[in-house]
Amino acid sequence: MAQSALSLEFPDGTIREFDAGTTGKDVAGSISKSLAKKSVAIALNGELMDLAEPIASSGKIEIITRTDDRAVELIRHDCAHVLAEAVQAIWPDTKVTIGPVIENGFYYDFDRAEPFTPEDLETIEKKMRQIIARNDPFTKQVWSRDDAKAHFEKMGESYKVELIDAIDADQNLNIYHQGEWHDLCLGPHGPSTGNVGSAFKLMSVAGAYWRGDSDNQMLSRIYGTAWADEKQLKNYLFMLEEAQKRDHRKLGREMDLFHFQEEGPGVVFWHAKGWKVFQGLTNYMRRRLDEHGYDEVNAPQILDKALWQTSGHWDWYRENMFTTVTEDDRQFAIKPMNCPGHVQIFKNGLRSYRELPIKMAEFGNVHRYEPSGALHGLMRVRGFTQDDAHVFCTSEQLEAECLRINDLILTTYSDFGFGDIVVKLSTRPEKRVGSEEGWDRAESIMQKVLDKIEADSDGRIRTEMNPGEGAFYGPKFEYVLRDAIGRDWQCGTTQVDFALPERFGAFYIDENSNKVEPVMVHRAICGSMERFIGILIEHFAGHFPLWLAPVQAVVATITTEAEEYGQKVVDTLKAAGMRVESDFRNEKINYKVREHSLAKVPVIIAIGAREAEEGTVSIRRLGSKHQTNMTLEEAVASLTEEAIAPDLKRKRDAS
RNA sequence: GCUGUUGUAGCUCAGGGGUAGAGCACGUCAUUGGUAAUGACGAGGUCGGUGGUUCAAUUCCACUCAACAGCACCA
Repeated sequence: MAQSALSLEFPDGTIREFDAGTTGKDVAGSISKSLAKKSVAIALNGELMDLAEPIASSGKIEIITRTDDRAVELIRHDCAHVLAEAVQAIWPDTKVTIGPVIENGFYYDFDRAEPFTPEDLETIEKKMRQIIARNDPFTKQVWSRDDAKAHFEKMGESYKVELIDAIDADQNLNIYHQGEWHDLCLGPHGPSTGNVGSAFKLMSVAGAYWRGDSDNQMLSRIYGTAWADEKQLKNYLFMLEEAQKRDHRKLGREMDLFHFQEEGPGVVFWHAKGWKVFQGLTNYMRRRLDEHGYDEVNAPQILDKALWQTSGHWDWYRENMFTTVTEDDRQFAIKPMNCPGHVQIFKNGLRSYRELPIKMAEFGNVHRYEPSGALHGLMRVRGFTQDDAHVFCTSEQLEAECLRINDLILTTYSDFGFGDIVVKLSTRPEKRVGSEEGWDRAESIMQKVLDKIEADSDGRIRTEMNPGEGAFYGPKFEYVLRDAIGRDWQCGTTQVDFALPERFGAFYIDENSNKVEPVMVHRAICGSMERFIGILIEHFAGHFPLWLAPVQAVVATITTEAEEYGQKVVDTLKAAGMRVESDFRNEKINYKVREHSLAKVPVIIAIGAREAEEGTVSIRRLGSKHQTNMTLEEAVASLTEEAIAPDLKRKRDAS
């Protein structure tokens, strides 16, 4: 151990010397008494450390107070320990496992014969508040691995023993104490249980597998949220309420877009209005595909088992496939993916290198037998439509094609108002087909493309690696977008496939008359049209932009006298290409406005005697309490302009 | 698939061993009313499904299906 003095650099640039063995608390105290009181931890070279820990090396130091963004991590971690103590105080035979910090809070997994009930949460919270009020300091002891193991064995904490077993033999372990209670823990922690404060709440109980493995025992997990102050907690709870309000399943019902029912778990009944949105989205995508040189095809839903054996799906994906046996004992599978079908189209006839790249697109209706617990509204279904395409190209063309696809994906997302994108590269999984050389080649090209995507984005696109998460036939890019309330959704994907063309014996004739295997790139932009619409519903909270809205305007009469003119308004708007409905019912205008506002119709056009006489319309926009009056001609002009899809607008403005 | 919870009218929900109730929505009539609910009357379910216990079950029990939350899986 170095006995020399510590040299610590403060955020303002000043450097000061301290004796060896100085703790964070000492450093804070050397600045001011009040800082020593307010501090909860320090960060040494950016890494959080306990206040009471002797500072081991020189470096950049920051004193972390409760208001620091990083302090909330400690609060959550402290809170998880307080939760664990509370649970063991109430139910002493409960075993503890782990309790990490997560986004917005923390959880702790327990092994207990009886599951926790929502009422239990209240009891636990009460106990937690007592522990916090006790304000015991968190003190760290370093134990040898053997001592720790023996200790937890004696206590019967078998999960802790298992955790210790997984730690390197020569490593010492931290034991954090709070009063009588203690836990094996990496740390760091705040100064005392009082540091948790009062801005926390236990949220829910759920089952979770020990160590995240479905072969392991199911534990009882308690989720909690914790914040630096009450205001932050309140904001967070408010956000959750907001998210609930825009739940696409709720809006789908209220807006009459789609429904599900018991007989069809995971398959969508699209209602007329929902289908309009679906078609609006499909039409948009068709135009974009056309722009980018794709040809749309359509391959069969049901194909012989033999084909799926060749593709490898029968071996790797069978548990997810719907299969059927006919009277004559032939076994078929409903397609879970479109690629084998597209390879058949590629193979039909002899292909020349002159034709490449061939870009084959399909709005492919696929079915996958997803685990029942995975189903979630439109976000996870068993029958869905992929905006799928396969690019058959030479390996020389691969990089350029990936970049071209990237361009199409990013412009599509921005047309829907998604700007915050992460591109992840997933590499070879354990369960895979194809040679190691093939994987090496594919991954190195993908890595190069990924770097280029990031470099060309002016820092707008973030990139990440996802080791072992690739498809069984090749590495892939995953495009993750962030919606209006900050949730992430994986939508687009670009997957390089060196395996499938080989399996099906697909080839083209190169310039030397040789047979050459093409590279196949699978790609999707929306991923699933169903899911993408679900995301759009939540992103827009049901307030679709005019070009996507299933009903763009409702013409509502105030009195029956205005009906004739109202019909003229409807006809005029329809003739101009608008999706308009009329509401000439014998109801008050207030009633009509309320009803169509709840149905999230973007434009309500009220027609009374005055408008009929003047040839005007009174327009009320969704979300606004005001009306604007204008002539019918003006209304048609401004609404049709607004209703132009972004890609068409772009094309028009470019010419 | 796993753990837990739920399943009563189109929707939101109350009730409870002796064959069900509210509000909204729906229908009829009256009302012609300027921007988020006009009034009156009426119709509507057999309490997710199957089996069991019981004189009797929608209510208790078992199984099953579906949904919800989380986990695992994933577009």
